[in-house]
This record gives sequence, structure tokens and C-alpha cells, in this order.
Amino acid sequence: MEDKINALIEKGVVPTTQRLIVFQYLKGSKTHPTADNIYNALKKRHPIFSRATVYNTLFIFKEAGIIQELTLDKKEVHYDPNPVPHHHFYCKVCKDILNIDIECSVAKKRDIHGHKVEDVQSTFYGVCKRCLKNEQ
Amino acid sequence: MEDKINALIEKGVVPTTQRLIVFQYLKGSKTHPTADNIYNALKKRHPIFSRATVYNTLFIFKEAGIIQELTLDKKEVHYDPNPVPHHHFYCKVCKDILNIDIECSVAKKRDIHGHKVEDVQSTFYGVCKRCLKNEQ
DNA sequence: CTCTAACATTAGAATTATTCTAAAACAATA
DNA sequence: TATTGTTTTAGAATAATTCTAATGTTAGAG
Repeated sequence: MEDKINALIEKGVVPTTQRLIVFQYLKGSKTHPTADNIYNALKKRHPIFSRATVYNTLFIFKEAGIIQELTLDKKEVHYDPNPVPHHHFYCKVCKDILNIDIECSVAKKRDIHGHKVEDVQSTFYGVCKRCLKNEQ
Repeated sequence: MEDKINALIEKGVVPTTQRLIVFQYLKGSKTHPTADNIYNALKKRHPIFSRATVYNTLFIFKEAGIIQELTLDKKEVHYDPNPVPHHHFYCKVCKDILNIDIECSVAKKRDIHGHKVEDVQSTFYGVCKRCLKNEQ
């Protein structure tokens, strides 16, 4: 727990109880949850937990560079516990979001035609391997 | 007008009056309008025009490959009159969406780690050239 | 330790982009 | 012209997110 508190402090985030719970949940997650996913998961264990706090916390974490916001789904925002930009694959069938590890020099640029790049999002949309197999 | 009608027919879209109006608006646009932008622009000239029709039409056009849906803004969906995937730059300051013409082999892939790719969206977020200049 | 000011959390209301609904209008064809 | 399927419409419904104002918590100064 001590290490989590320090992780938040190092990023300039006041380590409140709620923020630590959200932080722990995110870092233990291998998926790309939505605010609602997080709210519902935490609500079970901690009945007094507000939606607004989840949204506020995610905003704070994103600003601090602790997590990454993914706007690849037009319905809702997803969050990636890994703040380092990387490619994603969004399956239209099962709605799963997969991390794609691929070398890409374009995505590393910090300057494009004179515009200052701060973030990058690269998403492939289609049908994932597993759903392709099930379709047959 | 005849050529626009044919363009829709060729893509398998029934060329109704409303669809032609939306098509004309989009193809004459150099920006990346939202459904609401389109609705408001058309409403002025054609008072009897429903929001639902704009949404339906954009959906039909997207499915037909006439336009491209951009989910790069968490607030609302933008539409690109150009259906060919290309990179975009989203300015956090002026909220402008710019087309980025850059060679990228990764974005051309139709198969990633066994997943079937149908669409790609690559977006850079930051501050555009113009806003950088104004900031000084 | 205690006070205080700044900050964080809460429940629920408000907002707003998008989708749904059911009726009316229209198009195409026989 | 009648029929059938498709499209459009206005407005209601939905749902993700943000706002609000009251309450609770934190951390640093004294």
C-alpha cells in the first residue's frame, strides 16, 4: 500500500482513500474498463462510492499521466492502466479491446507538420482472431 | 446533381432528397462536422429536416463506405467526407481536426496478429501550429 | 495538537449526444 | 391506381457524463 501512496504522490496526486482504491483496481486490471465498469466493481466492495468520484479520479489520473484515456468507442470512454501510448484493436463482434504491440515510427513523433503532439491514439477496428474462428 | 445521384446508387444507397442534401453538404465540406453541425447547417436552408434523418443518413453513408466516422473526441462523433483512412490531428486548444498526410505502413495493415482489420483510426492530440503561435 | 483553508467526496439533479418510436409521407412496381 | 416496403418526421426515451451545493477530509501553520 505504501508504494501505491508514493506512486500517487510522485505524480503530484493527493493520495486519498478513494483514489488509492481506484488506482489499485486499475493497476490490477488487464482490460480497458469504462468509468461505469469501475464504479460498479468498486461499489460492491465499498458501498459508499460515488460516480462523480470515479469520474473525477479518472480525470486526475489522466492529467497526471498515470493512465490513458481511450476514445475509440463512440458509446463510452475506456481507460488504459498503461499510460504509454500503444496501438489497440477493437473487435466489432465481442467489443473487446486488445493491446497491439507493434513497432511504429509514426506514432512516436512529437511534432507533425509543425503541430505539437502530446498524445497519440491508434486503433484498428475489425474482427478479432477468436471471433473469426467462432464465425465459421 | 445527376452525378451525385449516381454516386449514391453506385454505393447501393437509395438517393432520396435528404440524402442528396447531406451528401452535397459533406462533399463540399473541408472540415469534420458532427451530426449536430450538419443538422444545424441544413435546417437553415431546409426547415423540415429531422435530426433522426441526419443520424440515419450518416449511418447509411458510413456503412456504404461513402464517409468515415471519427471517434476521436469523447464528446461527440465527427464525420470525414473522405472515406479513405488517414491520420488526424486534434487540437486541444481550438478543437480543430486537421488531416495529416503521412506515409505509414502500420496503418495499411489488413491483418494484425491474426485479427482482421476493417478500419483504422490514427489520431494525434496536441496543440496545432496556429495555436502554438498565438500562445506566445 | 488544533485551527483553518483548500481540497475531495457525496447523492442526486442537470445536461446532452444519440437512439428509439410510431405515425405519416414517399417511392417503385405491378 | 393500389400495394408494399422504405424513409422521414417530431418528439420521447436513453444513457454517459458533468454539475451542484452540502458535507467530509487533509495537511500545513501556528
